[in-house]
Amino acid sequence: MTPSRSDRSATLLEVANLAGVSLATASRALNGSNRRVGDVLRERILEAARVLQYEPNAQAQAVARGRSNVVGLVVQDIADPYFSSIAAGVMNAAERHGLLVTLGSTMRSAQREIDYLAALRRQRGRAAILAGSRVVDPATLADLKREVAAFEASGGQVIAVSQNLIGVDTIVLQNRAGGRALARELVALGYQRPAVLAGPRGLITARDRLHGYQDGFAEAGVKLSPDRLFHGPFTRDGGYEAMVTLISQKLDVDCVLGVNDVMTVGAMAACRDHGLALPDDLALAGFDDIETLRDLSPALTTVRMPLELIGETAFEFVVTPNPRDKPRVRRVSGEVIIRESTPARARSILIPS
Amino acid sequence: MTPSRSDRSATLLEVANLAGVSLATASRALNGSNRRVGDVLRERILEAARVLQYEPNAQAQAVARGRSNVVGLVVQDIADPYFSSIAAGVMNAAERHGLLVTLGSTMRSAQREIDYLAALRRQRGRAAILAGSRVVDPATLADLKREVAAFEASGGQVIAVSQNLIGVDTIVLQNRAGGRALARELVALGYQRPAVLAGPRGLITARDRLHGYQDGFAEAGVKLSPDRLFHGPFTRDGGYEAMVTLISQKLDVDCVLGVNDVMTVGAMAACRDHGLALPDDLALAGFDDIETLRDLSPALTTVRMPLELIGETAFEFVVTPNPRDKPRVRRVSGEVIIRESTPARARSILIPS
DNA sequence: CTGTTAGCGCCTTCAG
DNA sequence: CTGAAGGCGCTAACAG
Repeated sequence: MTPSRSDRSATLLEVANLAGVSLATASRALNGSNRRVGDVLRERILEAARVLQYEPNAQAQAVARGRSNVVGLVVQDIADPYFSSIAAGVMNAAERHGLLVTLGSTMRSAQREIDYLAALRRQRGRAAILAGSRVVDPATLADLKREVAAFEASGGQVIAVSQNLIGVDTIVLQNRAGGRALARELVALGYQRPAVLAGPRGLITARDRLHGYQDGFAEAGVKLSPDRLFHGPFTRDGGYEAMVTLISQKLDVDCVLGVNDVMTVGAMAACRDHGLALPDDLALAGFDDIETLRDLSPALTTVRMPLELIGETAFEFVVTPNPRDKPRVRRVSGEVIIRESTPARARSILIPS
Repeated sequence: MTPSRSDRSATLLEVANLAGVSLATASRALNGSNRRVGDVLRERILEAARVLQYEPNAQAQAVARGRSNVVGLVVQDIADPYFSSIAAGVMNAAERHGLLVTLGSTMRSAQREIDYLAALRRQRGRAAILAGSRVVDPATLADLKREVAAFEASGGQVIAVSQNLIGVDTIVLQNRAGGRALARELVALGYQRPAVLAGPRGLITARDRLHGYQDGFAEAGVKLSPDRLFHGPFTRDGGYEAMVTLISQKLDVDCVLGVNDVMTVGAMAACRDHGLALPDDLALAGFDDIETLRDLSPALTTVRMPLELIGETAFEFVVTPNPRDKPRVRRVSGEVIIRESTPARARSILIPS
């Protein structure tokens, strides 16, 4: 290789000089504008750019143009398949539109979400996609709203995935409706004594799904008393621990619903470790339909959320101008998938006294 | 909220004016330099910045300073838990060092990897981490090398995860050694008639693991003939299909080794669909020890690769200057984990004829 | 310690 | 269709 001038790439001016044209002409030829350039010159310029391996400096372009081409995606934990699936959808759409995505993984810290949004504001990012559930704590919600406002004031767009709480374009996941549908299906299959691994108290997604379960069971006339709710982290280990607690209480339970698949998998492990045969001794259901978990045995009954599609849809908001000035809302609902983990039970006929 | 001047954020000059100081002083006070600013003025400046919700324009800083703070991470598929775990490690380290990470998901297209590297060069990214296996095709490898050279010439650093093929700092995964160790363990457990779900022919990671299996079995005196290798995509469905083919050939097989966990999970599903009882009828082993798959039943024997650590280590190369001018290499090895999917077998005593 | 003044690389009127 | 010139927001000598 020819020893190129170290540590810096060719500049537009160098290209222009090599091609024997002015800076402006080179700019027009290389980095589109609505102006045209004569064929002869353009060829010369393109050739010069090729020779010098010229790539426009996107940062400088952004400074001159006043806006950048980066979109930020903020998730809670990129290693969690829920978020990595959403991320995959976002990446697909971004690729199609030629935009760059910068990733933030907050590890479930609301403060980090805010910090990351500020970092994105420094980058003058054109949009930020906030995936992952809001937290109920009003103080942090207010902080978030403040940073969101600043980000928007700086010319950026904010898109939320989950709940419509901060007044921005939102993909609303119909968690409660999905939970309700699942509960009703389980009752239809003959289950009468449910318990729930309810996740963290402060997490709205978890709360909504729980409320959905409660709705569904109530409507079907099945009791789900508060002592049958087991709170804990929204993770595999959280599910394991919650299940251990549940088992230790020796409640009369015929099915356990996790508020997500990952927790439910932890619960399955706990059941096995305690000698419970699945699904004979106990039925289990999750929420999300995580792809990596579809080959579990017994296969998990769950509520399928179209995660990749959700990511793509969120991104579409970035590239679709909002005609009205009101935030847009798109609702996405889940679909109950009955699998082996919740076989039909002989229904105990309860005779009213 | 006060209606801020629409669509743009405060500028350093505005902060300086509000504080009644010069541009340079404001710059020094807000965006560290080695120079100091008097306490009185600094307080005034900080206050002005707070009032205006000032965030420095990182793009402009990058242009002025000549280098940016973004690091690119290129993976094959962010939805694949293998890559999302590596990404999690990268994100952790990046967070600690205050750098931004932009993500590229190539969907296993070598061309997209090159395109993404070019995009990163436009951003004047300080480094690019190329996770995921190289492909054996020499033409695309040459293209990649060319873009890597251009990226480095532009002042960026390239780090590869997997194989040391393009002459850059590399985290080398000891896939072959891991495969060899797994094969030997299986023989020690009594397995004598292996088959392999070998993944794509062109993928070096898959090939190395396969070679490791072959080494290990050969050393232990167990034959693994070519008709016992089943190629196909590196995915869950690829594993399923390969397993179906294997079953249809009615070979005499006592254990099947996938070249990664995800494929092996597909194989487990295929076994169940064909009425094979696991692990009694057949033993199965994978590679990677994907966290989300640790609760499968039967639990999968595999080679644990420390994926998050790998991501963090790759990132450490970004922030650790290289003293010598030779590319650095750090080897990471896997650890065989024996679980239920490969129980010890009564060893058939073969009497040499 | 503070202010003045060139740039950084590029875009975009404004003249020709 | 082409070129000259000013400006984007910020940093970094260079003077006081």
